[in-house]
Amino acid sequence: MTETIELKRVGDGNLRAQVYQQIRLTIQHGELAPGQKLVDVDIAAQLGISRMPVRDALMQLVHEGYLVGTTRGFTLPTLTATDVADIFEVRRLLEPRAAAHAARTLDAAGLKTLAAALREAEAAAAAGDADRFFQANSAFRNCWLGAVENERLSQTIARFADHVLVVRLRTLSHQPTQAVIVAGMRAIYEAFVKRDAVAAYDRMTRFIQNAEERFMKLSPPFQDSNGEGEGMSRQGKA
Amino acid sequence: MTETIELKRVGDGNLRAQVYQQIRLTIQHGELAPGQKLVDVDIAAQLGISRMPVRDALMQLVHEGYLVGTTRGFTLPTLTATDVADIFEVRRLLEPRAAAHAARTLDAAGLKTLAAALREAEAAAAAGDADRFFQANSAFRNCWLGAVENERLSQTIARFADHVLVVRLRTLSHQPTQAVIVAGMRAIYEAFVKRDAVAAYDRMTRFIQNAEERFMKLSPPFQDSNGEGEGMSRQGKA
DNA sequence: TAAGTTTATAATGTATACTGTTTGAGTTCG
DNA sequence: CGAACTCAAACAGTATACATTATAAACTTA
Repeated sequence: MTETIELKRVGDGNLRAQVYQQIRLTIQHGELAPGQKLVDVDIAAQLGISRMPVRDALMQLVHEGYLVGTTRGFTLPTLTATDVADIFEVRRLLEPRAAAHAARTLDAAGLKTLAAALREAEAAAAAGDADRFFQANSAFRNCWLGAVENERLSQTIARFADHVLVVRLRTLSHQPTQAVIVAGMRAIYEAFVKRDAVAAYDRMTRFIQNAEERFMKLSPPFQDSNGEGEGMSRQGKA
Repeated sequence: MTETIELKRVGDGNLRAQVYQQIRLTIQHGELAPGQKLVDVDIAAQLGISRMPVRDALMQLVHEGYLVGTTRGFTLPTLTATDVADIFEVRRLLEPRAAAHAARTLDAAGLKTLAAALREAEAAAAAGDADRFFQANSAFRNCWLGAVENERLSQTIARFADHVLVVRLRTLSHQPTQAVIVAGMRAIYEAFVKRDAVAAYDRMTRFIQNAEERFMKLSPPFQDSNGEGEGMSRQGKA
């Protein structure tokens, strides 16, 4: 058991930051089984370092909502329908405004990156490649979010988006949903190209609404046909 | 030399949580000099525990934006004008909606608490007691925020509000500002009493705008690039 | 005297060891 | 056959010791 997730140190600064980055990327890429537990001593042994930096990184991820810390190892949170609704409410409040910012501040290079991500998403949707679609989606979002000059705004958005992203990989394999999302991305992209902040605001609003609607309709944990018997355990909040 | 801040352990759970709570309260109460540095080993010695729980608490506070961690001790962040503007932008997006929520969900006990905090704020303003005014303000905010059923929303708001609160103690000694704030609190309170979500939304919007305006106008460190230069700042009273 | 360089120190970063608590399996008793 | 108790393993919490690094002070030199 315990197929150890592959982790390698990325050259940034101190060990804690490296480990944090690695684990977060692992989570964002969906390379972590829902019930899998992350144990500091195991990860430390795999990386050839001590427990402490790993423990620090795990606790930071807990504070940011990426993980939950139980008495028996760290693991992914299982979001309830209420959790997802709460997250989407915050996103609805923040992302349209941020998109309006990006419409003003995106430069040519950013627009080019967005165009590439959009094409990639379309190609992935056409090919039915959910994982590739997922990646293109993240690239698109990270790009325009990076152009937002209010760092606290963009970081808050990124965090909340990541939280639902954890569970989202499964819903993104639904092809009609992919079509809806691609259409929304294109609409937003065109608003960016025109530097139309109002259009960006409105289209992002619609985009989030659509995303939430699709999400709630398709998410397996909430109307589960899969006999995993997971239940709706409310885990650590705070 | 550096007068050590008084810290005592509060009986919650593990040591890290206790220390975290204590330091956060110390920050929120403004009992921390702007340049004062928090050193884990000192606090640990004062509490009679080891470095690690203190270090964990300090790092958590850094992750949440309450502190900044340098290589030479943890200290309060010095917010630039841009920082403050960014924080207020996020608050403008979140708090009106949260107030609308609270207008629906506040119960009689909550309204009573709000009324008491409001009276306290008025009394403090009349007496010119900035510290008491500050406390009443926090009590008011914590009360209605506690009624918001979206935990992530309320926690995000609380965090960002705390960030500017750190610097705000100075501006709150300005009596005309106190009058403006009290008027805003009363307007919001009345919307809560009437359970009028729309009015709560609108009045909270105005309240935040006023708060930001006053904040930027009065804060000494920020008079850099933004040449305001209008004659409405009645600074002569005090 | 002022600027640049060195050194000392104070603080965090990291490692290892120990403790306490929870969990789950195995066993015994009803 | 099932429920409760015991015990051992596993993992987070805490403590102490060592390493590293950046800052500030001291010192040298032009």
